[in-house]
This record gives sequence, structure tokens and C-alpha cells, in this order.
Amino acid sequence: MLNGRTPSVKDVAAAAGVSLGTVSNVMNRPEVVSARTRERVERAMSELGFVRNESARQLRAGTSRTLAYVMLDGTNPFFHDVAQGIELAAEDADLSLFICNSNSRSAREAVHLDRLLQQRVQGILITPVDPAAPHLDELTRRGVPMVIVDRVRGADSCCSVAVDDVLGGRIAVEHLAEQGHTRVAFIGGPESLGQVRERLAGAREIWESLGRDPEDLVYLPTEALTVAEGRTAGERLAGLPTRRRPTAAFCANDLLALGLLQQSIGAGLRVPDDLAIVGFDDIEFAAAAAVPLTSVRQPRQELGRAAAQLVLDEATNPDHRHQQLQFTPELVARASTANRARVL
Amino acid sequence: MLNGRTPSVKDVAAAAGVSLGTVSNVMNRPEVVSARTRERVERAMSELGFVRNESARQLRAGTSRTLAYVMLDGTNPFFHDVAQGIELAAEDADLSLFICNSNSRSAREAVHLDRLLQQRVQGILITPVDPAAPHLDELTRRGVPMVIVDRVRGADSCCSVAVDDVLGGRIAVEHLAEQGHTRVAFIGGPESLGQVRERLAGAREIWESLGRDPEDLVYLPTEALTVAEGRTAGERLAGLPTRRRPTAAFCANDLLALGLLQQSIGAGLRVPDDLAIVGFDDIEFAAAAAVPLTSVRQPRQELGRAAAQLVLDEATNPDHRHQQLQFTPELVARASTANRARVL
DNA sequence: GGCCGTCTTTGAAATGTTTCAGTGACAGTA
DNA sequence: TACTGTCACTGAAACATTTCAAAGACGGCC
Repeated sequence: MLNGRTPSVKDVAAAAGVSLGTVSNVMNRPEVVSARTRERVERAMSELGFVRNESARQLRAGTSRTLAYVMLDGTNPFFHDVAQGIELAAEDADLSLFICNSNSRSAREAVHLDRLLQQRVQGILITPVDPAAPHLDELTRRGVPMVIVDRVRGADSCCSVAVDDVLGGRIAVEHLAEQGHTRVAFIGGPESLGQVRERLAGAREIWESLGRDPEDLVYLPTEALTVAEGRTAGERLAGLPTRRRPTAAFCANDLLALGLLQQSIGAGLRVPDDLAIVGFDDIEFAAAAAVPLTSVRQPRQELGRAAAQLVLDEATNPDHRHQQLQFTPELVARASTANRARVL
Repeated sequence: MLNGRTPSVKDVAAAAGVSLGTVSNVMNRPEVVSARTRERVERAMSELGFVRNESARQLRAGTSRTLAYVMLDGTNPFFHDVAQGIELAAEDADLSLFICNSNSRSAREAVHLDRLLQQRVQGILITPVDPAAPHLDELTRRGVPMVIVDRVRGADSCCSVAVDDVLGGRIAVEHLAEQGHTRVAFIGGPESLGQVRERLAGAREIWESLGRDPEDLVYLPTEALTVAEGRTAGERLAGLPTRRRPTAAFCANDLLALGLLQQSIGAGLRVPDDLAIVGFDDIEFAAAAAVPLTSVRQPRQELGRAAAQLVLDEATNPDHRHQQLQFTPELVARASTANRARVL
């Protein structure tokens, strides 16, 4: 008898007058059990309020019904959108999702990974602090399916999903050039981030291929990709002598762009007339800004969904091959770069 | 021998030349095993790369080392801040955290809860679609520790953590009155949300206690608490005849306020001179807006942390008593309501 | 030498599920 | 009647850990 205990298959079996195995069959291969017994077992289950114990199932099965996403920065909505995409895919596969946040700290990341290993998750999606960190190799060594999100890792050592950041940089700056800007700032940092390097590289590439003077693409480094750093960059921009001051800024992400926008408007500048701004990511708040932000869109949810599918393939398909999926970013033009009355 | 398999306690025991029980003791009560054997076992563990199997531990222990948060709306950063607070508390207690998102849909919520039940999570934190939903009673009936976040549920049937929304409404409108506004709009909805009702109630309460005409507190209902609805409300506001048009708006949350701000500025209004705006929650983006938003702050992380502590108390303390924790909101005044040159 | 107490270590049971070889029962066929 | 095959169900083993009573080792003391 169950006294307070939550009922187990055994209790259900007793109540329905069948064996353990039959109850299990009702849950896992209903087609092999006769309609009459199945019904009887199902009634017993609902009468007892039976709920499958996932730990026991997993212990026996050797594998859990769980995925995990270790995100890089919980204060950036971009990552939550990615997580949302992952969750949808997990839902489709009837899996649960652990969400962890490393907050850009490698030690925290390691702690999370260790816990996830103990949980025997089916796969790990991660936007790592450092794609080359040894604790990531550890995962591959153990054979845990892993997908890097929004970063790439050399040598096909695992799957990854990202956007073509170089291209993103190109289309942003190309757009500004088309709008007639001849002096443009690139705002972003630290350079240790692959994204920042590549977006800058793309910007420079197109700038020079348009025959512009490299000097006219001003690099304003920041210490992080945050709203506060965007404001600071705005102040530095305002401090430049008028002749050298860019009329447009391309920010390495939307948080910087929002900070820059706020600072500029507060200082009495008109956007886009005095300063045009392009962001990157196209988070919801870019479109919601007082002056809606032009931004290079990443397919955020799609990124997450694709990553989840890759990790599931690695987990279930024996001839899985690692892939480096690369999505194409897309410029979304809004008011912050609207064509101005050209006075050259 | 382990061929590819991930090593178990048994393998460690064999490698170290001790029994299973001793290995377990090394992990769980190191003080009872002699220094020499402990060291030997630890070496074996690290040589084999042993990682505890959490499912097996949990199966035997009967309880998992896992918490869960079911959030209401993943597009609102407010809930992610709450989640962040929960995660910090979970981390302190060495627990993992499942994060789910019901997206305001009751069916999804039920699906998530069912899965969490199967996982035998230690406790569930939830911001429910409907605090009176029967699947929540189900949880209490089963004895799963549960805490309602940012809502209250009658009858002390479980713990809850929230902010005093009536007070929040009062301080917001009181602030606007102090700034000299004599016609104020309340923007929010649907009224089925407890928060909306209470914030409105607080607004009305203080308005009347200041001796103002109830007619001068205009209620503009919305269909949801989103940026888009905020814009729509802005259009409706602009459509009012000048004499009846409020000079200030109190929005039921920051997303509405951001939408309203965007629409207003786009329409050429000056904020705060033509329209003052107060939001609610004080999410990061409120401070980051082009015109920094005045907002009623909820201690978002603190809310999550407190909720996690309550659920842990319920899970571990036999004489746990349900509590309804209520935090005090606080007005954060910024430019969107800055004192204007008074022309009465 | 026998007894006692302390400190370590052991071995077996128990947790809830899934799987799989095996057992009956029953109908159809020779 | 005996054989074959199909269908529905059973029973026991296995998964990796924790717990706990019991056993063993060792030294001190009478």
C-alpha cells in the first residue's frame, strides 16, 4: 500500500490486477496490449494520480529527456530570443530545457557544465565565454552532444550555428555609405570577442572596396556591449572636433546603439539628421526605441531552433556529421538612418 | 570493465580497491573515511573521469536537486530579471533550474507543469496565467512546494511573493499630481490581470483622496501589456480633443510606456513637456530610453530570490508556514516626468 | 588471554522504471 | 490429436546510487 507515497508503476499494476511489465507497455507501446487491459490500466493510473518518475526512466534508459542552454549574458534580450527558439524545438521533441547563465564568466560556465554533466543531459547548447576553453573539449571528449551558438569553433570539432558577421558588417556600412555618409564610426569591443572583430572586418572591407579612405572609418572601442558603454561612446563621439566627427555610427550590437541614441538625443542631437545609427541583432527594443533603430537582423529564434535540431541529430543519429551552420543577416532599415535632406 | 561506458561508482571502487559503500562515503560523508583511502578513491575518480549520475542519486534519495520557474511572458525582461534572482538563489543551494515559458497560455503552462512533476523537481516557482487555475491546486494536493511570483492567490493556500501594486499605483499618480498635472491617463489592460486592476485601484484611490475629479483620471484600456499596445494607446490619446486630453500618462508596465513614448515622440510631442509618462517595473530599458522613463520600481531580482528561499523552506522545513511576502515599490523619477515650466 | 570500545570498511537492500526472454492460451491446420 | 503460430501478458534482471546493520581490525586494559 502507498501511505502518502506517490504511486509507482507497482501500485498501478496492483490496482489494475496486471504485472509491472504490462503497465510499462501501456505507456511505451500501447499497441501490444489489448484494448480491455489498456483501458483498465489507464483508469487505475488516473485514479491513483500516477506520474511517471523521470529519474527512474532515465536511469534505466541511460539517457535523459533534457536539453540545456548555457547563455552568455542574461541582460541581453538577444540571448533570450535564442533560448525561446531552443525551447520551441525542445517542446516539439518533448524534452525539458535547463537554462543557465554564465554572465560572461568562465568559472560560472564551468560550474554549470559540471552540473549538466551530472544530470546526463542529452545535449548542451552554449554561447561560450571563450570558444577555446578547455572545459568545452572535455565535453566533446566525453561524447556529450554540443552545439556552439553565435560563435564558431575551429576544426569542425563540433557543430555550430551563427550568422555571417563579416557580411553583417558589410551591409551595415554599405547602407550608411548609400545614405551619403562619408565619415562613419564603428563602435564596439572588446576585440577579444569574435563577433566584434568580424563585424569590424566586414565594415572595413566594404569601406575600402568603395574606395573610401580608411581614416574615415573611425574605430571607437568599448569595454563591453552594453547600454552604458554606448552612452560613453556617445560622449567620446561628441568630444571629437567637428571636422573629424562622423555623421553616422555602426554599433556592434543594439544595446550599444540604444545607449548611443539616448546619449545623443539627451545632448540635443537629432537622429538621423545629426547622427545616423545602425545597430546589430535587431532585438525587439531596437524597433521600439524613440527613434526606431536600423539594425542588422539576426534570425534569433531560428538560430536557437536550428541549434537544437543539430544537437538532437548528434544525439540520435549515428552517422551525424558536424556542421557549421551560417545564417545570412539582413538589414532592417528604420528611422535612425532615414534619408536626410542631403546638404553636401 | 568499462568499454566506452561512462564510469560508475562500481568502476571507481574496483580501481581504488574498495567497496561501493566506501566510494559513496567519500562523496557524501568524507569525515568517516580514513585520509589514506579517501585520497586513493579521489585519485581513482579523477583518473577515470567519474561524474556522479544525478538520476540514480535522485531515484534513491527520492528528491531531486532541481527547481523550476514557469514564467508568464518571455518577451518581457521583467520576468528574466526575476529568473535571474531565482538562479542566484538556486546556485547558492547547489540546485539546477528549469526555466519554462507559458507565453500567457494556460495550456502550455499545464504541459510544463506536467513535465516538471515527472522530473520530481523540489519546488516550482510560477507566475501563473490564472492564479485560480485548477492545475495549480493539483500541485498543492500533491504536496509539491510552490510559490506564486508577482501574483497572489487567496486563502493562504501557498506562498507568494509580490509587490504592493495598489501602493505602486498610488505613488505613480501622486508623483504626477505633484508635478502639477490635472488630467492623467491610466493605460493598461486587460482587466482580468490582477496587477492591472490593483494599479488602477491605487491610482484612483490617491486621485480621489487628493480631492480631484474622478473624471480627470482617464482610463484607456489595452488588450495586453506590450510595446505595440502602448503605441496604439498613444494614438488614441492623440485623438482626444485638446481640452479633454491628459497631460500625463501612467502605464501599467514599462513596455506600454516605451510604446507610448515612441509613438508620442514620433508624432512630434515633447516628453515630458507635452506629455509626461510613468511606467511600472523599472526594467533596464526604462532607464535606457531616449527620454529616460520614470517608473515604479519592483525589486525584480529580490523578488525571485525571496521566492526561491520560500520554496526551499517549504521543501526542507517541516514546520513551514505559508507566507504572502509583499515588497514595497519605489518611484524612480527620471526625465520623462521632469518638472516643466509650469504654465497654469 | 579475554573483553571492550573505537574507527573503518563492507555487503546487501532498496529506489522506479524499462526490456526481453519466456509462458500460456487459443485458434487454425494437417 | 498433435503441431504451429500468434497474441497478450508475466517475471526477473538491470540501471547507479545511498543507506545501514554488521563485520573486522586494532589497541588498551584488567
